[in-house]
Amino acid sequence: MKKIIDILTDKMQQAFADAGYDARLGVVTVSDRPDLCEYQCNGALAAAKQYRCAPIVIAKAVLEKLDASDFSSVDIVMPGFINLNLSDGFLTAYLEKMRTTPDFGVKKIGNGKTVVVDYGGANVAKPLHIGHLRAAIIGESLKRIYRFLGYDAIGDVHLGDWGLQMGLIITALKERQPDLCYFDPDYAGEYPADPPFTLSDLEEIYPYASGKAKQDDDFAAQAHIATAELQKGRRGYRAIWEHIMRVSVADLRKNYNDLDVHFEQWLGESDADKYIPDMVKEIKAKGMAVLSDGAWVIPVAEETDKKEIPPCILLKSDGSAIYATTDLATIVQRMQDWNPDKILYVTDKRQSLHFEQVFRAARKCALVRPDTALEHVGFGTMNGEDGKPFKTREGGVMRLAHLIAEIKDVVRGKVIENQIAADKVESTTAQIALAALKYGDLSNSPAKDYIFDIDRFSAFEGNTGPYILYTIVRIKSILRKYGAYEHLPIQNAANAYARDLMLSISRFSSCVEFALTSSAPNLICAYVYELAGAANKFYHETKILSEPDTSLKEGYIALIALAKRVLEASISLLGFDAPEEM
RNA sequence: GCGCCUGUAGCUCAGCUGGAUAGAGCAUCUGCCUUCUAAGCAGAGGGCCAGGGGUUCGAGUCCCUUCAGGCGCGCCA
Repeated sequence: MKKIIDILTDKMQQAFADAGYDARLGVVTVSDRPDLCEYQCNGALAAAKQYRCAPIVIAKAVLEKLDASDFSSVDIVMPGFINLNLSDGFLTAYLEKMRTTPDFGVKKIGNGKTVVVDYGGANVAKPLHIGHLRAAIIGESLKRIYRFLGYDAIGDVHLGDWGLQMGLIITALKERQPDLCYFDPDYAGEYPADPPFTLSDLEEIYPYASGKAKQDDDFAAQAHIATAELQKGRRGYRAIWEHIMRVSVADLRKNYNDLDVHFEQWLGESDADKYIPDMVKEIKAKGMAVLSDGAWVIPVAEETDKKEIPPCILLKSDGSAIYATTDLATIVQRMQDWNPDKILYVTDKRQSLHFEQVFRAARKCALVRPDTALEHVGFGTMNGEDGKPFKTREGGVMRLAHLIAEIKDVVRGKVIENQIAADKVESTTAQIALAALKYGDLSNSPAKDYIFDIDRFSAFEGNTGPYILYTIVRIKSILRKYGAYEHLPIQNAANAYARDLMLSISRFSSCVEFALTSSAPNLICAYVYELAGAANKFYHETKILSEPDTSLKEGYIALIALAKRVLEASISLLGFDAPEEM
């Protein structure tokens, strides 16, 4: 199903061509003056210079050729704007087709292509904290958008389970419990099935080890050695590593689940390990790597660079892997297993240079097909009210679980106040809190740092997730009272509010497509807010259930039912959903 | 030092390939619940789009420059 904007652009471009002008000038856009018209074309203005002719003359010539059958009015306004309003018949038929076509007839531009979305990045042995929040929320949304538009989207959590952090934990553990059999190089027996630590032990050990390594060079050196030995397959370390994974991953799964974030693949840096030797051999054989200060590196600088791009380190001087190595090997694994057309990395934007290096190296060494797209969606930092990186009131790192609990506490009071059935209070509270959190994050441009103000996220007036949910809940309430409505067709707009709502609904597909090509879920937030606003205005100005004219009433119901479905589809792309009551 | 990002209302942010009067929310002030959920709706005030040049019929948007802030620059991730 074509987008309205494309239908109009096609007509207008035909008219430009028929009038003897460049067809590309006939681009139609949503009007930025809704008081004047619904859609506009500024092509005549752009054409003026090219054809040395007053824009108004061009506009008039184009208008003569325009197939105006789907418009209620086409006006030319000085100096040469072409203002368009849709006919009732066209708009109504378009919405009726949306209503009766699966997924509202959006064009499946993915066409079965495969995209890998890498958006977890959680480190094992560390609790999820708010630093992981943006990757999870933005990545999940992007994945859903890709999938909705016809891509085979594979989400991979890509756990941080293989780097120096593991060596740090092993070293700290050895310091505390040196007698454990895991540290005895001569030990040949079975290792115990139960881990020598609990989850909370782990969560305490990592910050300790990380801090100690910064002050204690000897400790840091031991950690590096332990990392290298783990990667070489030392039995005891491998056994500890497996304990860490089991304890930690179970907890991570639960946390992501609470966020309604779901990965198709639970792979990590460690899974790329087995691809490293062959990959390194191949890259060396191709002559793409050179020795530099004892390390093997892949030069990736290009002539056109404005600054010097340092080479991509393939192997450290001690022979062990570094994050670029595992990232490259992960590309090998993904190409081998899924042959994706695109790989999307959702990480902190501070890693952009790293990904630039890795992408260049991957291309240079032909680890990907020439037409495989590699994209880094870098997001900004979440700062506290003071504009500095977010901390708890005590100054520590805020755990995700605590954050969610705080928001829930505020929501719960409001839910109880609205006399929601007792057995629904917790689930409703969770849904609303998640909507508040995700919408609050996603409504910002991904690349920008933003202020994370817990009080603002817990208040629900205005442009917030709960506002969107509230809109849906009110519509649901009416539909429940009305009864069966699924068969009712869309009717011509009965008033200006209905028309605005119809126009908003009709823009759904172009908005989703735009969000995908821009890798920007905030565009969906902007759309859903506009749509919810139109729905609330219509709701406020129109008495729906008490409307005496049956036919009119059926039209109202059909319209709000479609609005509800589009709202639900939109928030599903953002990664949350609406309760029945709130 | 070099490079990247950011600078829009008191605060937090939009602004889609340059277009007609720069938009929301919060906060402040004013109306609207005997009627479908007031977590809502309607309205008011609030702006030299960081400063300065340029390109263009036309610039928040493109180019240059200055200032301010953030971040990054080979063996951490």
